[in-house]
Amino acid sequence: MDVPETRELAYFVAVAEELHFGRAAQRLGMAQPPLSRAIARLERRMGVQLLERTSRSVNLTGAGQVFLTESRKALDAVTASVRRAQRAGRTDPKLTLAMKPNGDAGLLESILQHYRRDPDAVDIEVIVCGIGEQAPMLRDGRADVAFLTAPYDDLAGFDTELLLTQDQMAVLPRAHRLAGRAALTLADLTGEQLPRWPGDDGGATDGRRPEVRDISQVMQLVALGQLVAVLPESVRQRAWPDVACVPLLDAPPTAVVVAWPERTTSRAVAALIRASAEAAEVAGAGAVRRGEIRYQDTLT
Amino acid sequence: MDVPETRELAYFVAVAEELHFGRAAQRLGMAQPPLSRAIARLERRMGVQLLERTSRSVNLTGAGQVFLTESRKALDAVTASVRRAQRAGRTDPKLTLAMKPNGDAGLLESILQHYRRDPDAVDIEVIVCGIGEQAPMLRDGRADVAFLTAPYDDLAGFDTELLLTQDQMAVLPRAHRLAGRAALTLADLTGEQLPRWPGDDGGATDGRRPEVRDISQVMQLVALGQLVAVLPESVRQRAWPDVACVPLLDAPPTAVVVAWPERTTSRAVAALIRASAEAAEVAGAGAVRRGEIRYQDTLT
DNA sequence: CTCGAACGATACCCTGCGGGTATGGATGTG
DNA sequence: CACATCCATACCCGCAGGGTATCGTTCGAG
Repeated sequence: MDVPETRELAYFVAVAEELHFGRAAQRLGMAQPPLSRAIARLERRMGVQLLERTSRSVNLTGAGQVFLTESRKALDAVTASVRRAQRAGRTDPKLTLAMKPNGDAGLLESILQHYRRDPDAVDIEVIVCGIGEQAPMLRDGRADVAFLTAPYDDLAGFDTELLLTQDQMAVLPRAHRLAGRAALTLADLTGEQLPRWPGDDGGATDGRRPEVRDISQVMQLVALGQLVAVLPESVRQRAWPDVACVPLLDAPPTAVVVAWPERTTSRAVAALIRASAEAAEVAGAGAVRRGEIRYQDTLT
Repeated sequence: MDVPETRELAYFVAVAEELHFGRAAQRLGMAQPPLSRAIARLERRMGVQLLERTSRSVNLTGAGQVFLTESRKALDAVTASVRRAQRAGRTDPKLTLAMKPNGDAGLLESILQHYRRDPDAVDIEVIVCGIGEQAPMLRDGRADVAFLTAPYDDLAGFDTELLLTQDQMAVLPRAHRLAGRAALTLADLTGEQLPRWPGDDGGATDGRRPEVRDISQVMQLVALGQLVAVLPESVRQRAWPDVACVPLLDAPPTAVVVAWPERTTSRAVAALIRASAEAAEVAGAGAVRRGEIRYQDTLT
């Protein structure tokens, strides 16, 4: 079939997310009837039913579900194409690097020093965004490079270079029954209240875990005894007075990686990767260790 | 800016590939003036100049070059979204597997046997395509899974599972000065005429290496003394009478991997990956060895 | 059981965008 | 210098895409 226009994809995504033609139309700034028609036409041309409609409700079919995720990917790719071209067209070439607070694990300064020595280096603009925001920024072209954290961030679609790994620890209220232990395992934490990070849908079964957006929120909630958290060792320095940090023996190590869109052929990006690897090499002799890590299992 | 429509991306790709508005318009089945206008409008909305035009020639700007590769990716993503949704909408669920001739390294039979035992298994349609065609088929959704060969195929954008690795050997005319050696290194082959495979642009400097599309073409050319090739060991069984196969000591091993679009969440695909891994495990005890391999360096 | 509200689909209209033809202007070539 | 080539501009038209009005169905309140 002839490919759908991006407008049609955006329409479908809106409807699929709202599961309501009226609200979706409102969100898109248009009236409901043309939206209904557009979706119907899209389905007819694709030859697949994407939505189950009754006059009371709208639901995604199986095909609609895959088309939703695929459409999001495609729309990201389209907006990214524009952003990256715009970036490349600028007269003052600049790299945009996305990271969350402390997302560089202290390596940024050293990386930039190495970077500036490279002949391919250009100016770097560092954007400090919210936790879990880096990957989307890289996906839709708002950033050229990002520091991501495996296994929390979704690395699909990116090439990455490992910077360092850190073991994780449990962060507990000082009064917690486990706070005095010398070490814990993940099994010890079953049944405890864990936080929900942005991008984490909360799964199906768990009854509304408290949502957190940064480390200090976690510390606050832990200090109040409402939460137990699993965090990288380096957070120990920012632990609050009334919380205890206990090593976790079997938690998978966290990795900080530098990531960039795959198949990138920019010299400026390449130079930054080199600089990152060098900086990590130097730092790697110290407390943190570098090594192999399995980032994630995509399939369910 | 508002996102470009897929039609506009397709227009740009056509012009960027032809570097000629007239021919591009012809290819698109339209007249030249509306095409010119569409591109101009696209540039104006993006706020970036993509093409350098004189009244005699058209050339890509830097931004145009990145927009070309990004647009191709985006268009692939759009068509893939449709294909995958159509696939998911079929009443008889079916997996499409793309491979080149012998691209399974003899494992397919065993993989399918393992697969059929899995409760998530569905019918599998095997498409045997040309060499280098598997990755594009996976990218634009014509296939759900593929057997790819690292480091020849571009694995960017896919998740993969290693099936097996093979050492490579040199394939020479029997009369060649090196044909009698017990072993060779890559250095011994410098200056020799090597074939150009599909997808290989031929680089910049080399003077028109002969283009080949399959193994028998290579064998023919080698037998005629016009070529020297580097191929996986398993091809030895299909060597022609007048060619010699000599082990290469320092050639990187080839890997056969099973690949699928990243972030896939289909149980049917997951089952096939499991089956592949099991089949490879069983076979791995034999002649071929499994191991670590560095697939490719993306950055230049 | 009835009535009204909610919601998607249909009918109908109109504007503007995407495409067509004709032609202009610039530039390299015999 | 005339001509061919090739992209841009001018102008026109049809229809796709969007708007308003309304219908048909379904669910829930009473």
